[in-house]
Amino acid sequence: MAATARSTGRTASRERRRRQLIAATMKCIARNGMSSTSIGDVAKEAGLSQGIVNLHFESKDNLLTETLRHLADDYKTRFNKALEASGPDAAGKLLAVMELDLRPSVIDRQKIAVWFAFWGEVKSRPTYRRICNEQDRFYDEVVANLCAEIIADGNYKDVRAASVATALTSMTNGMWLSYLISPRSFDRDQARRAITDLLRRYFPKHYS
Amino acid sequence: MAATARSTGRTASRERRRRQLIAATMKCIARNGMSSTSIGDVAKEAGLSQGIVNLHFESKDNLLTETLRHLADDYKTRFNKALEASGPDAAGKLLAVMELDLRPSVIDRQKIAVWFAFWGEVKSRPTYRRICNEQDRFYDEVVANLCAEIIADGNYKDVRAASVATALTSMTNGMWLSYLISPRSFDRDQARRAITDLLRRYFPKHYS
Amino acid sequence: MAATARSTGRTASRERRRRQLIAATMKCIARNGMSSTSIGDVAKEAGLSQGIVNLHFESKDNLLTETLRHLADDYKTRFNKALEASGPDAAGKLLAVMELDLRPSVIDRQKIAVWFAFWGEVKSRPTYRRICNEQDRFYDEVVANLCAEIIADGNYKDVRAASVATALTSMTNGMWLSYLISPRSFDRDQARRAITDLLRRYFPKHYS
Amino acid sequence: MAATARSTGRTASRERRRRQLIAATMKCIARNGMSSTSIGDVAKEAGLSQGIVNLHFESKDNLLTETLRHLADDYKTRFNKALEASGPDAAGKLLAVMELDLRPSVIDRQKIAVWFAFWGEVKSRPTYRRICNEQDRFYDEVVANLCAEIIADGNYKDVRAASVATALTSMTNGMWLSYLISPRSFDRDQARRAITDLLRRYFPKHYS
DNA sequence: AATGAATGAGGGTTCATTCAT
DNA sequence: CATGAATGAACCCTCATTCAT
Repeated sequence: MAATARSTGRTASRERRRRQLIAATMKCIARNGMSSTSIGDVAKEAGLSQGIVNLHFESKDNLLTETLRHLADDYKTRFNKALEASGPDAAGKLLAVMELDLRPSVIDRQKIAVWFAFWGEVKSRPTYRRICNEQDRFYDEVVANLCAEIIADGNYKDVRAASVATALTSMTNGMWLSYLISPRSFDRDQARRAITDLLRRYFPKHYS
Repeated sequence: MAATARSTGRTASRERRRRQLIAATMKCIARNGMSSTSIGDVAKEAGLSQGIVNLHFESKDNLLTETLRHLADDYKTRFNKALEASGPDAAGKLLAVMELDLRPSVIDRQKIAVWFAFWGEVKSRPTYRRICNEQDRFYDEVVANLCAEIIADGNYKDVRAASVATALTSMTNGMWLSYLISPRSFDRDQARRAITDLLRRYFPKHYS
Repeated sequence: MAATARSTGRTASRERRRRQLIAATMKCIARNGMSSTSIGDVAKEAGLSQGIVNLHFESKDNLLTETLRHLADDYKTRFNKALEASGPDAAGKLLAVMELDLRPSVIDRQKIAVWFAFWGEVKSRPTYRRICNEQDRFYDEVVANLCAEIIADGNYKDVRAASVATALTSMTNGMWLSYLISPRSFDRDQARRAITDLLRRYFPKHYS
Repeated sequence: MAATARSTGRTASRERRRRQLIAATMKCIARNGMSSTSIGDVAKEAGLSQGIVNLHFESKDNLLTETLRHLADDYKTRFNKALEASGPDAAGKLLAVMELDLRPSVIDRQKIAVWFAFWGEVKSRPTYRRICNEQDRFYDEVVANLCAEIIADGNYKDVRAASVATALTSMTNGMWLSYLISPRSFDRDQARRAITDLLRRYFPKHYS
């Protein structure tokens, strides 16, 4: 049994530890906030010893950066999966992408808190900004392209792709903030309706 | 007059120092991030001595809370002014309110950074959450009421007030994030167009 | 009225303030302990402003030294009064002196606490030591002389004056400690009996 | 042997460090007084770094409490040893116990200073009071019981156990104060004589 | 790979002292 | 004489990092 657990060898073990520590980091940030999260807390949360973080990440800075990267990668993975899972038509894809941001696995109290914790430091941390930027650009581009495609397909002459795309991409982030600030009164269904209503209004032929 | 303005009268002086320290706090948070902002930095930024913050705010916690409150009050003041300045009709008011969030004095790099810095701690700080919550509720309600009024006035039978309001209030926060993450590529005009396009689409009779 | 209050003029006023501050100091030390007594506390206790102590005593050190001196003077005054009030015979004087240390005005919770607070610093503060020393010497000498006188008077051949005097002077300080540590269970009558029993045993002819 | 003594075994090491720090604390308190003893001083005295105290005691308060407890335990240990080492008869035991308080290892300049330093804070620190109280109660009870036993054994009809016990227990503390205040002029032999004279006077059959 | 004792810099806070009013 | 805002050193404590085991 022990042999099986370890069978993946050194490298895998290392990677597993890193993931474990990143998970602990997210828990701590969500629970105590970024400025109250110490390396010691993270280690305790992971059930390991003081020195472990520096052993695996060399520095706290590094751990945080890797945590953000993990968060972004995780999102991107789900994003691509949602795209693939939704058939070939642009309208379906766009809806899938928008709904992703309201899925419980994404608009999860802990994850949202961590996102905002990092955004809170973006201005003073170029590294964080770069990571966030990259993700945003990708996200915006996909949405803008899908909108353009739908417009072309539906021949919506009076719809500006940029406007719809901006509205859509902005909205979900704003919804995350609502959820962060008042999780009780946040209404996921109304949020979904706001999105679909908007899509219907701009692209009536595609979203009956 | 000048004498009055400069008057070092006891109470006036106190309030002025507090404001001065809050301004310094915002600068520091915007420049270095919340978790790297020390009381010493704030004092230095204000050109005063170490002990000054505890003298006027009793604790760092207090200073931060007051800073957030100041930020919220400042916003609310501008908000009310925008409402008053925009004539009696709901359509004009709604537009004014939406455009407020894109005015340079509001979507200012420093202020936005500070907003996000506080939002980053909202999950773990009930006091912050309460302040943000209060402001959000007020904002949402005003927008929702204006939408309802416009709908009634224009007899827009197929428009759900809640959906438009949600879309509008969410959008601006999302735009702030875009601006925070990539201030260079943020396009204020496009943002404004996204908003007006949306208003036009939902309420064509009111926004020609 | 105000004129009357001030009628004693500058010097008297100054002395009154000093006494007021010393009284406040004793209260603070008794309540919070020497190491938690700040100049600010003292000023607040006296209902005056921050700077007042340095104005009247120049430094905290000075205030404390003066407080100790006041305590010692106060004791010495009572001591001399007790001596004078008790008739001409040595036996009466000795009893009076011993009973003084158990009088409520002397073995008072606050005063005792302050005595011990200063004794706690005696080792590291030569000034305090000198003041305490002086008082002790005086006290010991008077008691020793009275004992010698009684011995001569009663022709107690087998009583060493030094031994009785040492026993007597040591006892009362020890009793103060008992009182300090467990004021509830301290029994003033038993303490008095211990003293009178001892006097009777050494000097049976004088203390029937 | 040497290896065992030096053994850096985890748990042993921890206890040793604590003892080392407590010893340093006593030195500092004796040298500089309680109110001038900082955590930094203690660490320096121990030849270790700033953070060491909080690492091993969590807080300064804790360190001080543990120091007092150590002092009390140390005394109690010597007390019990003195009792055991002095044969079965009450008279011998009582003498042993009284003389303990004058032994150089007990009436040591440093220890006495530390005792008084803590007594100086007793009024404002319930925890200190409890520890001192406990020790005092134990001490008083033992002395009172021994006196009662001797009285019964010697049939001393006119001796009140409570009076002798009170006199004896009070005396030694008062002697400690004399020693603290004027170590030069303190005469250990005279102190011993005062005690034995008193014992002889009350219990002539037992202390020839 | 993992531990946890130890370090020492830096944090928030307290406070004796100064000084303009 | 009296105030109280302001200072800045020193305090206790936290924590990222190092390192012997």
